[in-house]
Amino acid sequence: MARPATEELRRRNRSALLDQLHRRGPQTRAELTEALGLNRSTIGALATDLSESGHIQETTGRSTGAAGRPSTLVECVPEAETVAAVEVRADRVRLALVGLGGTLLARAEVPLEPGADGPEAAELAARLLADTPAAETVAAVPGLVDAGVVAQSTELGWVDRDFRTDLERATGRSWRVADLATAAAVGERSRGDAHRSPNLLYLHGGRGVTAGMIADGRPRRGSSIMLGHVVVNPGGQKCRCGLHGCLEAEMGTFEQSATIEATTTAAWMGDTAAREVVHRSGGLLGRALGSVVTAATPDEVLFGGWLRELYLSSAAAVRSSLAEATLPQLRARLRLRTPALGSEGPLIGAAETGFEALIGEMR
Amino acid sequence: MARPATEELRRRNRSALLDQLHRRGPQTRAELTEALGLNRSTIGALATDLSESGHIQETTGRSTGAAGRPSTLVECVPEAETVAAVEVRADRVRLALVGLGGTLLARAEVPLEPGADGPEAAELAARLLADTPAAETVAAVPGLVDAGVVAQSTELGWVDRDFRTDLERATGRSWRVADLATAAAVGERSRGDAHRSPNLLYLHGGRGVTAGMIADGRPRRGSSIMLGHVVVNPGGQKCRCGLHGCLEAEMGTFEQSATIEATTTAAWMGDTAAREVVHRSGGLLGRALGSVVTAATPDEVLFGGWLRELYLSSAAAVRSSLAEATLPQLRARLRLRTPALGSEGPLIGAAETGFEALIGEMR
DNA sequence: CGATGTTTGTTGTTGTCCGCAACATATGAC
DNA sequence: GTCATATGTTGCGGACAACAACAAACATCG
Repeated sequence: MARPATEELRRRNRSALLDQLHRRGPQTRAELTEALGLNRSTIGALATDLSESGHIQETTGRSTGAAGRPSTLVECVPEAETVAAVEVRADRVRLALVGLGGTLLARAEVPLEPGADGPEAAELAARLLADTPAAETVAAVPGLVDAGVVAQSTELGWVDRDFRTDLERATGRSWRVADLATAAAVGERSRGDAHRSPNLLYLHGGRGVTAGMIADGRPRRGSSIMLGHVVVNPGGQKCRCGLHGCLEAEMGTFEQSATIEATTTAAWMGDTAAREVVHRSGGLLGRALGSVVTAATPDEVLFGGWLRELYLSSAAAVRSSLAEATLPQLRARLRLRTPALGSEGPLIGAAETGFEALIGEMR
Repeated sequence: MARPATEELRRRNRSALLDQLHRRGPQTRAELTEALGLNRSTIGALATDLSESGHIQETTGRSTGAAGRPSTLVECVPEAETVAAVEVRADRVRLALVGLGGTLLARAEVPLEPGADGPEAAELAARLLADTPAAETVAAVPGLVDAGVVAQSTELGWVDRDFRTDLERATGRSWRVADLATAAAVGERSRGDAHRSPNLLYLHGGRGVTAGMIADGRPRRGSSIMLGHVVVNPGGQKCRCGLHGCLEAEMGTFEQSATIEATTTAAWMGDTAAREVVHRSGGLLGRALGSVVTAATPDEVLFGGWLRELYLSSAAAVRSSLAEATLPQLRARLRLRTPALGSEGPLIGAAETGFEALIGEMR
C-alpha cells in the first residue's frame, strides 16, 4: 500500500458520500450524517473536498418548516463524472450519456444491419461516442458474456466474440462489457422500483431470450443466464444452437408470428389461434422459468422486452406451468412483475455499472 | 458509529490478519507483511495485540537457509476461538468442534430416529454440544434453508420448520442454520482443493438431492438449490413433493435400490440390470444438472454424497445428457469432479461459515 | 573465525484522520 | 424580541499506520 492507510480512510468516506448522493439523490448534510454514521464535522470536511473537486454543489438554507437552523442541501454535479452506456441489439446500437446522480445528458441511436459482426458494431459505437467526455464506457450485449467476450448471443449470432477488444480497437479507450439482462436487472434495482429485492431475476425477450440475476444484492458477474436455451422439451425441436427442445426452439411459432404485439393484441381481441399460441408460449416460458427459479431462487422476477407483452397476455399460463415446475416453498415468496423502466432498463443499468466502478475506484 | 473510525481501522486490520492465518495456515511475519500490504511495524503491533489476546502464538527464529534474520513464525491458537458445527441428517446428528485455523478438536455422533421433527433433532444437538465452549454454533441441514427456517427438506421431511428457534430453545444459545450443500461447497473451497473456482456448484446426494452454490467467490446466502425437484420429465412420475417428473421421483428406482453402493458395485461387476439403472440415473442427473448449470453458470461441479458413486459409475451418461441440455460455451469451462473432503465437507464448511462470521464480527 | 551483506523485528517520530466539545448561525415558537 | 432547537464550523485530542533509523539474527566469503 503506497498511500498511508489513513488517507485511504478519507478516500473511502469520500467515495461513500458520493455513492450515497449518486444513488439516493440530493440530501441535506444532516441526512448524510445520519446515513453514513459519521460526525457532522467529518461530513463537512468531506463536502468541502468534493465541492472543491467539483463533484458536488451545496445550496444553502432551504427552510423545512421545522425548528432549528436549516441544513445545507447537497447534490451531485452531473457533468462532474459521466458514463457512456451503449446497448447493442440485433437491429440498432443505442447510446446514453449519463451524468453523476443518474441524469441523462444525451442520447443517440443508429440502425445496425442484421448479421453485423463485432467490429462493425464496435465501429457504430465509436461513431455514436464520438468525443463525448465519458470517464467510463460500458456496453450491454444480449447473451452470455464473460470477461469482455461474448461467448454466445442468439440475438446477434455471435460466438466467442471478443467484443471488448473490438470496442477498444474502434474507440481507443477502455470498455466494460455487460450482459444486457444483468444490466437491466441492475437498472431496475437502482433506478426502478425493485429496491427491496436482494434476489432479482430479469428476463429479457429480444431476438433471443436471456436472463440476468442479482443475487444477495449484487449482480452476478461473469455470465448471464441463457434462458432461451433451457431445455423444456427433451428431444424436441432442433434449435439453432444445436440442442433439442430449447425454449427458443419450442417457442418458435410465437417468435416468428408477424410481430409479438400483433399476436398478443389478436389474442386480447379473441382470436382463438393467437390465444392458443400465446397460451402455449406462456406455458413454455413458465416451465423454463421453473428450472431457473429452482436453481437461482429469486424473490422477484421481471419480464422485460417482449416477454412483458407475453407475460401480460398469458400470466395465468405462466403461473400454472411455473407451479408445475417449482416447489411451493420457492413460489411462495416469488413476485412476478414487469419492469418499471421499460426498454430503458439496460442502458440505465449499464451506466449504473459504470458508476459503481467509477465511484469504487475513487477509494 | 460509536467507535472512533481510527480504532475501526485497527480492528479491520487485526481481523484481516487473523483471517489470513486462519485460512492460509501458519505464516511468517514477513509473509504476512507481504500478504496484507501493511508495514512491518504495523504487523508487529497487530501481532502483539493478537498475542496478548491469546489468539496467536509466535515461535521465533526458524532458520530458512536464506540470508538475513529469520522471520518469526505466527500461527493461530486453536483453542482461542472455537466453532461447533452440527450436521443433521435423516439418520444421525454429528458434531465437530473446530478450533481457529481449522483444527478439529472434538467429534461426536448420535443416531437420529427416522422421521424426527425439529425439536427432537435440536435436543440431540444440545446433548452433543453439552458444555463445549464454542463461540459460534452452526447447523447444516439438507434442504431449502432461509433465515434459519427449513422451508423444505426432502431428507428430513420438514416443511417450513423454524429450526433455528428449535435449536435456540434446546440449547439456550444463538445459532446459524446453513444448507448442507452450500456448507459443503464452502468447505471444499476453503479446506478442499477447489480454491480456484469462484463459481462452484456442490451436488449433494442424501435421502434427497440438493445443491449449493458459491457465486463470485461467496456462498449464496439464503437458500440452496433443490436439485432433486428440478423437473426432468414434465408430466412424469408423481413426486412426494407434489410435482410431477422431479429428478428424485424419476430416479426412484435407483434410490430405492437396496444400497447405492450395491447397485454401483453390481454395475461395475457387469450386472446388466444394475448397469441399466445406473446409466439411466446418470442420464437424469445430467439433465437436471443441465438446467442448473444454465441458470447458475458454475466453473466447477462437485458430486457429493452418494452422487459421487453415481457419477463415478456413470460419468459418460452424465456428461452426454448434460451435453444435450447446456450450450457448448457453458460446458467448455466446466469441470466435473468429486469432492476432496468426502463426507466431512458439510461439517468443515459449516464450521468455516461460523469462523467467517466470528472473524468478521471482530472488525 | 571474523567481517560483510541481507533480511527482519523494534522503537520513536510524523502526518492524517476522525470524534468531540464549544461556539456560531439560522430558523420556529411564544 | 427572546428562547429553544437544529445545524455548520473550529480547535483540540486520541489513535493509527507509515517511515526511518537502529538492533538483531542469519548466510557467505575469505
